[in-house]
Amino acid sequence: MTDTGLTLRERKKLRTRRALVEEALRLFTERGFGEATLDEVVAAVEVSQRTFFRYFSSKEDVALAPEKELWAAYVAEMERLPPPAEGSPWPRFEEVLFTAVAGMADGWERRFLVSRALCDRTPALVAHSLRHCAEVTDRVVALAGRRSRGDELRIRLTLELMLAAWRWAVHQWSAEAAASAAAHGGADREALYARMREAFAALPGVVALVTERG
Amino acid sequence: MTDTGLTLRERKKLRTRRALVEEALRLFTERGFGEATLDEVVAAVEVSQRTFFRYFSSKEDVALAPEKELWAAYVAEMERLPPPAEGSPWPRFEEVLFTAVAGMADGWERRFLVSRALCDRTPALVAHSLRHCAEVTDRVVALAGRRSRGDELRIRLTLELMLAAWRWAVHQWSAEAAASAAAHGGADREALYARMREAFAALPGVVALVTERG
DNA sequence: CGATCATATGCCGGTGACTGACATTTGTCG
DNA sequence: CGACAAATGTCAGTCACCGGCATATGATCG
Repeated sequence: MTDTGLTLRERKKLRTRRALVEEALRLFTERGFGEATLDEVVAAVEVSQRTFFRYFSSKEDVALAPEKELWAAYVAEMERLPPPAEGSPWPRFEEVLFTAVAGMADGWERRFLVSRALCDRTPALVAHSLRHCAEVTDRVVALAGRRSRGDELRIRLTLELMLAAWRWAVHQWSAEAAASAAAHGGADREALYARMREAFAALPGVVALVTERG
Repeated sequence: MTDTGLTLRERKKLRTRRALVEEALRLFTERGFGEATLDEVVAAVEVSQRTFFRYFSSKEDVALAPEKELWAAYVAEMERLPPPAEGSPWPRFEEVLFTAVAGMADGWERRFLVSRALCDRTPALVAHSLRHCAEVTDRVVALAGRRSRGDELRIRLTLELMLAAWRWAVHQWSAEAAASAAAHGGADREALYARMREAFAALPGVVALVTERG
């Protein structure tokens, strides 16, 4: 699981990148995203500002690193998915999401949770988070549309519906973790799964509200 | 329809605000959102930068003014909606959106279209647009949740589904307008309605993809 | 009509995110 | 070890944005 088979250079880069994320999350959480300055972050990691911007495209970018990691895994999973049987409904977006979460490295849930907490009190982060999610959506729709031609709209709507459920699940999970933070560590991947199942279970119920039109 | 009944001060303020939006949209479109500078905008309107920031909270804010206008109308419409009959499904989010669009001032569709075109080639604007949409979602869910207690998740999912359809409709409309821009003016509210109907008609079809689970 | 007051605006200086150009260090590999 | 490439640092500059304070300009009332 560790960085075996990597050249020294690559190991160093990985270390720097991780240190930047770690320190950024710590400082942003301690002093607030808007208050903490980038200079403080790079000073803590002993790296120049210029270097920071070679790793991350913006201050927001580093704060959302855990989230981007997840979506990268999600898209990767999507891309190497075998074509589904003809006529069967297109990929279960939700299942792929479970897979992606399950595949994340150890300790990811902690960083992700911190990032989410930050997001909840920082409008600028919400904006960037949603945009990235939208970009992922576009890519996945393009992928899916390649198979089921002419169905892009339905596919997009289905995916966005699932993503809305995902966001709700994460939000609940985050709130729950914050509440029980005093008790134990708080970040629990199983708890996230539970929330996801709960949210996805509500999807068919949406049908009722959509179709019941008097 | 004009600004009758307004004090001179208020009329002046309205003029300045409109001029700022108009000039901003023009300059951003001409030279690009990232390239055009705020100084150019305020110079064109002959206003100080400080004044600009008393009207708009950011560079992005002014570029998305038409969209914010619409969502403000949407929320306002929602707030003064009579409580629906007991047991009936909660508000038709889509119908309220039609109403809101219909209620916009003359020439709004032109500004909105320009703003959308800008959005399509400016990631920073996408981010802000999505965030604002999310904030509106939160407010509406809070409103709706007040009546149908315990159903917040289903309401939220339904609303977000509708919003996804709305975004698709707008995107199609924008593309269509861009294509036919050479021919005539391009901005046509009826065409937008058509796209909205088309998108909303696809909503029940999403059900199929969600419930068909093998 | 003019005095007075509230509000809108302008000016100034500062901060902090981000960038391009160029010099310097540091792994890599023959 | 020596040459090459990749990573990092330095520096100066741009631009969005904000607080504080002075100024101007409608509103209001005697």
